[in-house]
Amino acid sequence: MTVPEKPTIEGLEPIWGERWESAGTYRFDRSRSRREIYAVDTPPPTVSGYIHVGHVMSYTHTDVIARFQRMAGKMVFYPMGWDDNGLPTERRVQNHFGVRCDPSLPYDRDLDPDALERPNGEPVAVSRPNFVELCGLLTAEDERAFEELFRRLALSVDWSMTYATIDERSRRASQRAFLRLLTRDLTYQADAPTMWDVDFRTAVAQAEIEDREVSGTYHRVNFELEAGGSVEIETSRPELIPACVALVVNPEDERFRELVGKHALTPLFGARVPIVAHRLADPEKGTGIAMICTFGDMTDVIWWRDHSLPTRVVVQRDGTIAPRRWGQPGWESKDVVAAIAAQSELAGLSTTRARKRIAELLAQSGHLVGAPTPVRHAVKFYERGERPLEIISSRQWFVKTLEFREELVKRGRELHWHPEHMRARYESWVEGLNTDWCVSRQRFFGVPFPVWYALDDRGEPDHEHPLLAAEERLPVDPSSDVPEGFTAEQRGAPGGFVGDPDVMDTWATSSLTPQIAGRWCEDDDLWGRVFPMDLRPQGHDIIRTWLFYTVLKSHLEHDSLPWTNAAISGWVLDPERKKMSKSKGNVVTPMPLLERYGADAARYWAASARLGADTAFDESQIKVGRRLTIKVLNASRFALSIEAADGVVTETLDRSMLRQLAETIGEATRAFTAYDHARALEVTERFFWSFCDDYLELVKGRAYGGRGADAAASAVSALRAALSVLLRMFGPFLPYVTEEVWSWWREGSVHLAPWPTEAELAQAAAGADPAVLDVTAAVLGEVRKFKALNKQSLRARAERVVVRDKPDHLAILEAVAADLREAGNIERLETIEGDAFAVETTLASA
RNA sequence: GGGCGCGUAGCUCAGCGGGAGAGCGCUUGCUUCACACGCAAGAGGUCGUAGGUUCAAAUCCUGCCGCGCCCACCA
Repeated sequence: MTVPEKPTIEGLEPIWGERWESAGTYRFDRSRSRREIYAVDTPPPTVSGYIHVGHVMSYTHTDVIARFQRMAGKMVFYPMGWDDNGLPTERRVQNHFGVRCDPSLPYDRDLDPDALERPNGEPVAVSRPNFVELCGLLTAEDERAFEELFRRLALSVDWSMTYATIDERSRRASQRAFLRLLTRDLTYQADAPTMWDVDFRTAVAQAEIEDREVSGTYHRVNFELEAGGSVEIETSRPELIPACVALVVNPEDERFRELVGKHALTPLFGARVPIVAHRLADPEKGTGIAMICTFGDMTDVIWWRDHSLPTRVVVQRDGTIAPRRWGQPGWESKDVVAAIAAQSELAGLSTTRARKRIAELLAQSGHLVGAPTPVRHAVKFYERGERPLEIISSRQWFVKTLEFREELVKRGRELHWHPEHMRARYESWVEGLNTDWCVSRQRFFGVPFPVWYALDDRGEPDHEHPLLAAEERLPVDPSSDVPEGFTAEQRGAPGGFVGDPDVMDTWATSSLTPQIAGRWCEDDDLWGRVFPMDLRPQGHDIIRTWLFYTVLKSHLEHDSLPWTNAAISGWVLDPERKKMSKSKGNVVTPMPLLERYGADAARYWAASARLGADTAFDESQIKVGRRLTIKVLNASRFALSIEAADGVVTETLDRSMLRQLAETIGEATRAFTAYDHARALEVTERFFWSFCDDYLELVKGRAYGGRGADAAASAVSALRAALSVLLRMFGPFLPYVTEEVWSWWREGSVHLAPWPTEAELAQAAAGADPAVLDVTAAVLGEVRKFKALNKQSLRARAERVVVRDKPDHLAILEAVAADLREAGNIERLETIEGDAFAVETTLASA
């Protein structure tokens, strides 16, 4: 045993970080059976995003659970992944290298990003595979920053199993999953109205949409009826009047009943539109009669579909108003000249500018009723977008989702949620789904669809019969690879082929993290041992995306849940309880905190937060963690530095302490088993402080030999038994300091030691009374209080202490009198029977 | 509009049917031989609010107020 003179927590982290790595402490041993394995579906962090304290919290939660399971006897499968897909990376690469992606270009094997010619500073067009390579260069740096943090935090992951969502295996898994869904008709292609971001110029899915409150303007507009007379509608989007294809009223609405089936004329454009009835029309809103445009919102799409209305699109993919097409088929007007004139006024304008312009035109023509009124209303945005979403018809890939809603709700009920109430979010999301999952994106950095389309004689693609890549060829990039039976020269030529230009939604890949990490279809042996996994840890903000899509994919592909437990961490809010965000400038970065207080201290703070609970960031809690860490070090030094032979635990006080400890083990184990790590920490910590403040003080003198060798041996044995247990109980929370202390006197890693059980203390603690320690500590406390109130040192000698208490308590004091007198420096200890507990202390005169 | 969660000491949070708690902060002491990155003591709360159930309610039920979030609507 080698116990340092002045133990310190400084410098422990690099030492143990390296030893764990070289010893393979957290290596996954795949020879273990499924029942012995605990598999974690680790969240791959978005590496191009910023690192904040929230990462420390949620990843610590996962690690604490993993470490408990490992000590409890499970072989933990705990890989790390990096999510490098997505728009943020794409944007950074464009700016950093001065390039733009052109999927029609062939791959350039010799592209040197540093030697690109950029005449006039224009971005250089590169092929998709080249663009993806450049993304890889940048994300590699980001990954290093995260890995540095996670290693410092002592996440007990097996770093040899790390994956990235853009790496070859992930692309292969994504494409394989897609092809398998396609052959089972669970994914399909459709030319349909979809939510569309006009800045990113891509379709987006329902899950990526958020509402934002913005300013708008209501315009009351007059529509002339074909049969004479007119009706008024109210709209916040008058620029869509040229896209109006019908008016709609509620079938129950008496006011408009006789209008149904008649026709109206759109103002300025003179298009003849029917008045239809639909239950979704709300008599309470606006004037009770609304215009149906192609397309203003998702309700328009429903009306349009249910009434088989024509399509008249005026908003283009870049968000501007389309040029005039009046007079052409589908664009009939009572007054084509006027319609063309009006359209010319709007063509090319953004929707916001077109809105202002058409309001002027409506006012001039007398169709605007009253003045436009400003309102605040919620509008749908792409979560990363800056302008409201439009609904645009385009060809997209969809995964069937709507028809599985009930089954997916059932899956959600099979899953063990921690905390339980997070299931409600999942259910309300699933029940509110209104479209299938749009998985195609008109972007570049991502996993391409492994399909091509044959071109007919006129060079038109045949979307009905895509040419699929064979699974053995995956991953493929259809912009560079050639479908079977064709040659590279036939790309784009009539009778030849084209590749699908789109990439998949990043969630299409992320939803396969169990399959990627478990090497689905690539390593059947591993897959059989880890799937379905045991744990999905994640934040509540991505229940509707990551969690939902993973459940969906697993349900469709494997007819099972992907995991049995979901542990949902809360958010770390700023001290004002606001969400941390880069734009608010209130983001707390974790590395400086780790450097100041140590990783164990930061982990202590993180683990103190319960699952699902949002926590306001409070640096003082990390300081508490640092105190605890140092305390563990010093208390351990004390327990181990006493030169006394081990012996048998015989003393009442020692046995009482061990009995309390045994109960603490039970509580902590139950808490951990119920995924309540915060409680496990709390009970362990509570015991530990009382162990230090009361028990250590009480046995100090005896341990030093004040009452002979046997009494000392009892104390020393009890101290060491308790220390062994406490180090293991703190192990999941404070991996560095516990490992350090463990190394002073034990072989191997504390993190591979068995989780303590009540049974291992059974012999020493059998029949012991847990109350002994409390009764004794209460008396000691009273004596200390008396000294403190008299401004004396706690070591000050007490001439006489009289305890009044119930007979059973006095019997306890009798048994521990020697320890108590030593700890309190008490000359004479006397007892009197009485109902009310009281202690009378007489100090020695100075 | 529907749903979920939360409102307990100045702060961060436990407790969830029978004593109102912890840590931080504050005040006052103590150089005690593991630790001054320490130890001890003290002050501090009508447990959001109004009812109800109960012998007993911070804890269960109902209404209301406030905060946060999720979903839906958004003419």
